[in-house]
Amino acid sequence: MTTATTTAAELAALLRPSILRLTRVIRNQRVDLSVTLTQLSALGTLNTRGPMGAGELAGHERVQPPSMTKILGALEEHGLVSRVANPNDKRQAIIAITDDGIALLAAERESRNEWLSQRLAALTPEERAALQAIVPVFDKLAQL
Amino acid sequence: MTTATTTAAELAALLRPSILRLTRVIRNQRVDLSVTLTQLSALGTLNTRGPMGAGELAGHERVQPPSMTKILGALEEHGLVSRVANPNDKRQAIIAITDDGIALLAAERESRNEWLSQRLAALTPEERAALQAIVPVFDKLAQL
DNA sequence: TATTGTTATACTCTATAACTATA
DNA sequence: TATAGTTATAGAGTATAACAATA
Repeated sequence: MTTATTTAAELAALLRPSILRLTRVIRNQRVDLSVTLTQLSALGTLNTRGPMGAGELAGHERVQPPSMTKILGALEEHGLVSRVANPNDKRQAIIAITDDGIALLAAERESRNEWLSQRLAALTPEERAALQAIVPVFDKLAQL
Repeated sequence: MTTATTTAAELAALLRPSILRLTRVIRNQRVDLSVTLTQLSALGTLNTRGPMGAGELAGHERVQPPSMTKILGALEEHGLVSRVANPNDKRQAIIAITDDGIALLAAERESRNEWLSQRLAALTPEERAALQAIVPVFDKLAQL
């Protein structure tokens, strides 16, 4: 048991580089070059949480609104999302994933996730369980 | 127990956006604007693993050699690392952390990690234990 | 006036390709 | 020729500041 001896500061110092390096490796696994990891993440959120405004989506993805403008522009260009004018508020358009977007997400699970899935499959059941358990903790940490 | 029902592909699809969002949040917590998160990570590796060549450090950090050139240029400019010519191989310089670099890392643990440390301190002991357990799993995953 | 989103701009991060110097 | 590293270039990722349109 080394748990008790690790302070929050020490854990932070360990965790940050570790996450940084893994993110680099994941980002480089680009099978389909048409959609970037950042765009894919936003698309996935639209799929999971349903249609919403650009600002709300930016909040979920933890990016600033101008960044989301750029992400959505790329997704719309590829026909993966559509904007429907909100009749109640003309400033806002409601953004929804399209059928093509849904199809792309499904294809991603088979092709683009392949690398990570293979790595995950090579882990022990305990390690996979640890990864699964970490997702809600990360989401809690990312809550500003 | 939902562990058994989650496939590797589903776990991958959950994990990637989660890591991505947390990285965004961490990256934005820049108290000391002189050194970036990327540079700090490389500096920490030099501190932990000792002096080494640029290529080897790039391998540890999972970046390509040209990226490391840039990172090291910034660190050297701030006097945080020094290069000593390798007498056995004039192509290579051995890079080591300086006293200033060590001091900066120490200061970081108190100031720049503060945000993350506070978040970590707000977690339950179980959640912190989960984070600590995840570091080696991430490192294993990042092994190409 | 406050809010939603965009445009303009700039900096960080990172890669690939081409190159230099040494082995 | 092979290796270690750098330079040149470019694209992805993201932010802040300023703006436009609407509420």
